[in-house]
Amino acid sequence: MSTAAAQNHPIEPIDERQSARKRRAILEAATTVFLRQGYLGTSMDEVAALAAVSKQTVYKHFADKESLFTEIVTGAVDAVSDPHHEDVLGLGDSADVEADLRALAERQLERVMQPRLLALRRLVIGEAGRFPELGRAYYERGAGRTIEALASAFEQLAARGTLRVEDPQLAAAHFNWLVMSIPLNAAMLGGTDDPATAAELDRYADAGVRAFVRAYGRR
Amino acid sequence: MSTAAAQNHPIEPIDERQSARKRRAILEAATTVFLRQGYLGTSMDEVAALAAVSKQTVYKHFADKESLFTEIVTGAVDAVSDPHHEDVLGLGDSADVEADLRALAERQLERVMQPRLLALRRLVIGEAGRFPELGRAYYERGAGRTIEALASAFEQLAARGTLRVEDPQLAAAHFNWLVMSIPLNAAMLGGTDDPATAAELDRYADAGVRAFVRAYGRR
Amino acid sequence: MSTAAAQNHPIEPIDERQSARKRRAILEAATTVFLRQGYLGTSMDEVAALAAVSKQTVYKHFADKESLFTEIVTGAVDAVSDPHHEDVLGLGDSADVEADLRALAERQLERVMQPRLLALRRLVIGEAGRFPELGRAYYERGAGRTIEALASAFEQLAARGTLRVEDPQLAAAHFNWLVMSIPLNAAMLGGTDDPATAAELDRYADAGVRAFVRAYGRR
Amino acid sequence: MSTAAAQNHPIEPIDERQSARKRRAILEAATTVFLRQGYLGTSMDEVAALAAVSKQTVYKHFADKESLFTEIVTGAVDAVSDPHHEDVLGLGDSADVEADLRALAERQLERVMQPRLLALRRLVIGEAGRFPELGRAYYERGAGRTIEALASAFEQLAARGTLRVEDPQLAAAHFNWLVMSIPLNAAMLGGTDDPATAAELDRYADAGVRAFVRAYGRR
DNA sequence: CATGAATGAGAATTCATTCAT
DNA sequence: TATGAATGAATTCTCATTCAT
Repeated sequence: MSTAAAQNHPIEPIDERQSARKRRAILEAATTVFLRQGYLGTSMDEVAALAAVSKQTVYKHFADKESLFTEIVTGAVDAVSDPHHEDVLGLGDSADVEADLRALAERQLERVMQPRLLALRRLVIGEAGRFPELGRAYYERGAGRTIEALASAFEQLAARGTLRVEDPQLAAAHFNWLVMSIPLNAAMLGGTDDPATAAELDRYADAGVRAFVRAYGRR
Repeated sequence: MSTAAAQNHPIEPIDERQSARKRRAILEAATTVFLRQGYLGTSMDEVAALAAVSKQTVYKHFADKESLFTEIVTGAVDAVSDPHHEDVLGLGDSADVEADLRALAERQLERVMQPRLLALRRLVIGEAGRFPELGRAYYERGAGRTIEALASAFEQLAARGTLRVEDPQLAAAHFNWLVMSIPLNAAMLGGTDDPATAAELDRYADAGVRAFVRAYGRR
Repeated sequence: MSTAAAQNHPIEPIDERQSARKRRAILEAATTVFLRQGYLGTSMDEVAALAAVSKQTVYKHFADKESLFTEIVTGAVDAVSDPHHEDVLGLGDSADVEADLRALAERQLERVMQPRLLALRRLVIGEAGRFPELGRAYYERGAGRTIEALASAFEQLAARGTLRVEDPQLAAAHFNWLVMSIPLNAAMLGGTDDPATAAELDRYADAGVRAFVRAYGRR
Repeated sequence: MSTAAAQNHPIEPIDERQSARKRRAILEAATTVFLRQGYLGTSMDEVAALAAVSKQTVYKHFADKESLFTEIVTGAVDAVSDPHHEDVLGLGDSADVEADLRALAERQLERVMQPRLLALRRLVIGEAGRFPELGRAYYERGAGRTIEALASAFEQLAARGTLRVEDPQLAAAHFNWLVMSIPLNAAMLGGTDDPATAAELDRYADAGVRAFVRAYGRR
């Protein structure tokens, strides 16, 4: 377990590597436990045990349970939000807008419907009363940012006449939820079992895009 | 055990009324506390205190915390689900379908966005890991049943040429979420404060209906 | 349940019969529960429920749990002890002493090894710390009295030259335990399962008597 | 988890000694309390207090009350059973068998009649319903093993003509209980007070041996 | 007189956090 | 710096006994 420490790199400060490693182990363990059992259902003992670290070490790295929790959750939110945001920004202006939207929607659903991310969403929703800022952060960095980016993309497409959009924010939100609502809401309430298959997700994405294009496409 | 008492007073045993009153008080108190603090965050002591009842009495009426919780939640789900289902079934065949849908959507949003119901939804989502059946029940009696009813209404409207619908289930789901997703998802993650105003809700309803009609209306 | 009360015998005081019936029901229920679960493991609620009587009624008849317990146990001890004592006293002076002793031993074992009596013995032993008088009473009315009676019988047999006994008390005790010890001690420690069969018990009785006769018989 | 600590101090980690000390203190305290008050009558608070240890520490060492109890009891059984078993095995073949048996019986009674062991026996009997395996273990490692060993000794003595034994198991059991039954059964039921004196015990042992020799000796 | 409720305490077990080593 | 122990309170649930209806 600590044999690496015995390798004695003469220059590198070993303890910092050690410490960082432990920190990562704690974060990973805590994520697992929090996602599975919720905030109150998680004990610091469990986290320490799963991280193979003493409880004191946990407290050395994180002031208290609350700090650990918020750090975990905000970190997870960012890790998930950023790549998707990239995708949305990449919404280019190819000839076939519907195909682009379809590709975007499929990637989005695939990402959002990962079990771990679903669990995170459930966690944040469940703790919205205790940690309101977390919920807001989740919304803003997730759906909020996505819709923002979509809106500006749609605005340009409207300017070029490719879409017929009066209120780009609204259109973007409609797009977002036409694509995601069906499987996402089912997953929120459906326990952990029988997640939707990739094929099903693609069908939801395509159907959402088709409806969006009928509603907001030219003519 | 209490039959002897009933034989003496053939009319009505007083204690049963008392008992029923206490039971209701417990349920009400428990609902309040569970919705505010979640399952683990709620203590039976708190429930008993708020119900102005001894802990023993709580345990006489409900075997344990879990039973109390599930009874609370399923009861609340039903109380909320039924009236809305009535509304959907009343989707008549007036001349102006869009106006009908708009009225339905407005009523639906108004109902679904009640703070207490939002809290219930957050609670059920948050405890979906611990109580998967509750999540399923919530979905089936809520969105599931609504969409089902909408689908059969849309099917008839399509047959009459009022709507252009290939897959009624899908169209129903799209309608449902076009109307509800924006405020509902914001509320799920947004903490308890600044609920949407009635006017905002109407606007979301109307906008959702408009988009739906553009996507699924004739021509 | 209380239909008997409605029969209205004009003379008899109905309530006394009722009351006595309930008292018996309580005693019976309490016996069952105490034997199965021990003193601390028994709750007055359970007793009342099994007796189909309210808890208040239990307390009307028995001052407290302790009184109920001691009454139960001393009653059970007596119920069991008396008939056996009769048997021992009946130890006549037939020609074949060994046959008489064998018959006595078989009857004794059969009686003592009843599951309910074994449970009582375990109960009394287990609670000997909490209720020392119960243990003493059990011993005196059980083994003590039996040995006493046997001793005086043996004394007479010795006087007549049928047995060779210096210390009748000691011989009586040896007889008693030669017959009972093997199955009784096994039963005390052996849980509730696989009680000895009647045939096995007879064999133990006979073997005990044979050894006794070899040790204390003439010559 | 504590391997890292062990790498620093190659000799001996101090905490393990500490931990072992505390563990022993807990076991000792628990033994005392369990023997005095029984399983249900013992509270973990009491155990922790008597061990001068926090409740947490008790629970770190023993998963729950049941584990602690069974560990206590099986440990005590073994501690007591083993030395006596040695004695029985040492039953040599000196010239004077009766003297050997007498010595054995005296030692056996002295051991078995220790107050602490009597309390243990009462405890195990009283909890035979709740912990049947404990009762079985007690019997097998105690009387069962003793009788087994005696039987094989008696078999050899019979082969040499020193004893007249048809069924060695039976003879061994008769020996065992002729020696022990009188004081042991009295002690089981007699509360904790007035234990038999050493002299009395010797008399019971001698008398039992004498009866046994008359019953099973040559001629 | 009997039923349901209340009382008030105590059980086992767990937890977040802090000392001491 | 990191480990085991301690702390001190909280949680669920149960109990013997007593009121109030």
